[in-house]
Amino acid sequence: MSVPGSGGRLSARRTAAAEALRDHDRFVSAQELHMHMVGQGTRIGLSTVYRALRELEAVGGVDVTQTGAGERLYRWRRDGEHQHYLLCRRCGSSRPVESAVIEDWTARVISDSGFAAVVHTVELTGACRPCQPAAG
Amino acid sequence: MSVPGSGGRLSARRTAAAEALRDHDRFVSAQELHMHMVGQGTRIGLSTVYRALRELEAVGGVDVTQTGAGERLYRWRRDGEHQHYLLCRRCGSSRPVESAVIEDWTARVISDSGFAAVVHTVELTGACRPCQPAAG
DNA sequence: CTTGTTGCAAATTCTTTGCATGACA
DNA sequence: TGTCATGCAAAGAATTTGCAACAAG
Repeated sequence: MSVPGSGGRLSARRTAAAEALRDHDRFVSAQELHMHMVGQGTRIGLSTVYRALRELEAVGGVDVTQTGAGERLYRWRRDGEHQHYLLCRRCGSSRPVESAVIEDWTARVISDSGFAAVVHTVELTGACRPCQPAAG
Repeated sequence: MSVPGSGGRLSARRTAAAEALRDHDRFVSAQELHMHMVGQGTRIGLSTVYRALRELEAVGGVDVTQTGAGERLYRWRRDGEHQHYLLCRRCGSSRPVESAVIEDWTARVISDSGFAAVVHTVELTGACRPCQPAAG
C-alpha cells in the first residue's frame, strides 16, 4: 500500500516534499531535497523524503533520471505528459526538449520489433551556455 | 592512469574480461560477468572485472546501461559506432535499433539549445516476443 | 630494480526496512 | 481506540579503494 486509497490525499509531509520539489526547476536527488527542506526549517526525515519521492514516482508526478553513480534524480513534472530533458552536468539546470520525434521514433521501433510494454528513457546531458566557458 | 599509455595493450586479465563480455550477446552486470568467468575456470577477481569494464567504458568499447536499481550493465560494442538497444526486461536479450533518427534529433536539439558537449542516453526496455505471454 | 596489474577485504554511498512513537478520525 | 505516517538507526547492495604480492622489462 504505497499509495493511499481512493479518498487518501497526500499526507502533510508528502505534500511538503512535493512542494519542495516543485520549487526546483531542475533534477534534484532525494538527499539534496531533504537537505533543502531541513535547511528551510521543515522538520522531515530522509526516509520520508525517499518514501514521498517513490510514491510520486509511482503516481507519475515526477520525472526520474539516474546519475552515472546510480543516484536517482527527480524533477517535478509540470504538465501531465511524458517529458524529456536536456540537463547541464555542471550547474544541474534542465530544460524540457521537444520530444515528439522521439515518441514517434520509439513507436516505430516498437512496432518493428514486436516488443510489448516498451518503456523508453532518453537522457541528454551537456554544458549549458553559461557553463560552457567553465566546463572542462 | 586508468588507461595504459600509448604502447600499453590490454593486460591478460583485461583481455579475458573483454572476451568474456564479447561472448554475451546481451547486457551483463560486472558481477554476472565475473561469475561467468570464474565458472569457466578463469581465475580473476571481481575488482579486476570492475576495473576492466571501467576502462573498456572509458575507451568506448562497450555500451552501458543502468538497471533501475543502479546496477550497471555492459554490452560489447560490435562496430565502433554509438549504438542504442531495445532490451527485454524479462530475459535480458537485447537487439540494436536503428538510431539515425535519434542522432539526428539530438543534433537538432543540441544546436537549438546552445548546449555543448552533449551526451545522450536512450534506453528502450520491454517484453520481447517470446516473453510476451509470460510478461505481466 | 622499477613499474604496473591483481586480488582480497574494508570502506563508501545511496536507498530501503524494522520498529516504536505520535497524530488524526 | 485504531490506523497510518514518521524518524532514527540498522541493513542491503553495488562499486571503489588500500595494500601487499607478483610478473615483466
